[in-house]
Amino acid sequence: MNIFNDLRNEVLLVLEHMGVTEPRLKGCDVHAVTLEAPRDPSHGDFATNAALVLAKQAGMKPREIADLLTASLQRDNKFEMVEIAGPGFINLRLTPDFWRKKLSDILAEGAPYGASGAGAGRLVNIEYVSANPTGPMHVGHTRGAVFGDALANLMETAGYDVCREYYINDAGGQVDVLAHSAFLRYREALGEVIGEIPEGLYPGDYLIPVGQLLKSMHGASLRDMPEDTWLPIVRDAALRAMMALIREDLAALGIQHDKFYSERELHKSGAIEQTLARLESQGLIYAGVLEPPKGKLPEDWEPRPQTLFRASQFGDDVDRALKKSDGSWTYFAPDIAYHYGKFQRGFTLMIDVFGADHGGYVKRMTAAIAALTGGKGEIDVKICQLVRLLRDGEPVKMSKRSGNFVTLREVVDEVGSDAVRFMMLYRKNDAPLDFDFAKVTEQSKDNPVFYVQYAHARICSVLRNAFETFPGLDLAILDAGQVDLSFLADADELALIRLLAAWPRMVENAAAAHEPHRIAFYAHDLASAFHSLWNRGNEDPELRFILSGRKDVTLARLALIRATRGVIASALNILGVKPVEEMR
RNA sequence: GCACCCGUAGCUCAGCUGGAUAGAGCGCUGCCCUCCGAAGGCAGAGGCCGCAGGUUCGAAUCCUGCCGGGUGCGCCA
Repeated sequence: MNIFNDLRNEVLLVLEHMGVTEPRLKGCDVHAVTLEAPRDPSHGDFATNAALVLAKQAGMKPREIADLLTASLQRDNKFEMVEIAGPGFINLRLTPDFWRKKLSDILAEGAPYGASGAGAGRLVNIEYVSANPTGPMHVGHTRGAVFGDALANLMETAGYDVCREYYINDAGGQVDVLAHSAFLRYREALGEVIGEIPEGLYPGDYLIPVGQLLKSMHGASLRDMPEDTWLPIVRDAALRAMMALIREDLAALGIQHDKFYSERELHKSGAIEQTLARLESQGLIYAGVLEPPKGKLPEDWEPRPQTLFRASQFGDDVDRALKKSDGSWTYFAPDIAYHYGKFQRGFTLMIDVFGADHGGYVKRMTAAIAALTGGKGEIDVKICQLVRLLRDGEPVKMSKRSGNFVTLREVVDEVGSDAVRFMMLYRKNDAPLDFDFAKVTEQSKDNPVFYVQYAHARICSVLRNAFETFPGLDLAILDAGQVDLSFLADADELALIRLLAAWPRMVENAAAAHEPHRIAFYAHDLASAFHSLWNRGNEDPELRFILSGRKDVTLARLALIRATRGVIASALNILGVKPVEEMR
């Protein structure tokens, strides 16, 4: 129930009827006809550009169409006002009764209100986090993790069939480094003095338990094996331990993936060869030599023949290497196979959530998907820009050396999952973000997390108080439509209903745009509208939600704020933030 | 040198995929609690939407070219 769609359809229907008597309007393309809420409320609740858009193709003046359309719409008694404005907009205002009915519908629908079938069950694969399994997650991973998770929630709410996926990079060189690092810890566990961890290995303490585990499982037996025997054993043990660590970190943020996809398994499956054979058959693979990169030339650069993919035929800047000069795969080749595999699993829409350093990846993967699926597969790579950590306004220094980075866990433990999640989502993904430890825990309106939570808690507080004023009050009658809503007559009360009525469209649009931050801003707007209404009760006691002498009026107002609470809760749930009933 | 992202109030940022007179928070000025949570609210001041062209009924939004900032740029993932 998206009110914008509903009303737009009504306008289109009226236009169709008009076509019967006005041949010039018959068969016009109406896709550009929109129905939106004007910025200025004095222009009404909605405005349509129909007359402006159709004027040219119908060969009529906008005004002419607007007159006809207005005359027809005026016959519908749910419109309180239909008028032509500006260059040919038609402004519509619905009656207060219509809005009260809307509120009643919202309450009747309950918690699912805002959920939508717009996604039509389309299979969507959202790949996010995919941090290298070489250690605990650091703060740099946090934004992408939260973004991907909220986007998944959002798209599920909008009716998509979402798979939350994690690609485990367990086949690259870094997992061998991990294995060697763990092996060192194993020798340490056996009693050797290992001293300083050599440069190039992972120095973090988190590998110490892995060394101990290896000792308890294998005793000293690994030590005397040749490397190519112990390495797979140590590697697999370390990988399992690292993935367990990562899952714990994600759990602290309330994140759980549906599928963990192993790159190593992909290699074993033969999918890479199959996928590349497919490209080969399309004539998109050749042996060639790439131009040296412009700008800073790598020290050891020399031209070498490689197996290349004709990415430039599909919008990329240059062709991309699939094999290294030694004949092994580049990271790109298995990635292509992995994504093509997603398509074969039925995901016609694939969303990858990556960090800022993967910007160069977008074009080549888009090109590969276009080539392999003939345009049937759609990929959207969401790049999350950097997060700058601030403490008391000063940037937090992070050194890459000696594992001295801020971990995801440290941040979550300090400020809580809710604050982390909300702040990470209160910004477009493609804009850099400042994260100030002091601000996100502050209890004031400067802190949007608090502000929205506070609105929810305040409403809960009013509902609790209502029970004291009217003992035995049964809130179920609010949802059952047994309350006379005609007591809601104040302009701000009706404005709040309109904002609530916009929620389903908000969900649909944000989902279609893959932009969860819109939900965070909407929640903030809604909280603001509520706080404002609350405070009017300070100036005029007649506008308070609870009027001890007027149970009928009170019930109507409780209905309004109860619906508001429900929508705030829904928005917070999409963001993965817990709506709290009390602030302490 | 090339690609991608960003440029909107003094600061931090929204702007519903092209709509009407440009929006919020912070900061500044002045107000509102014997009263449901003032942990909040109201009002005011503050803008060539980086610059210049173009597309059209209409541009902060789309296109082109500049300027400024960020990120990345052979076989690392």
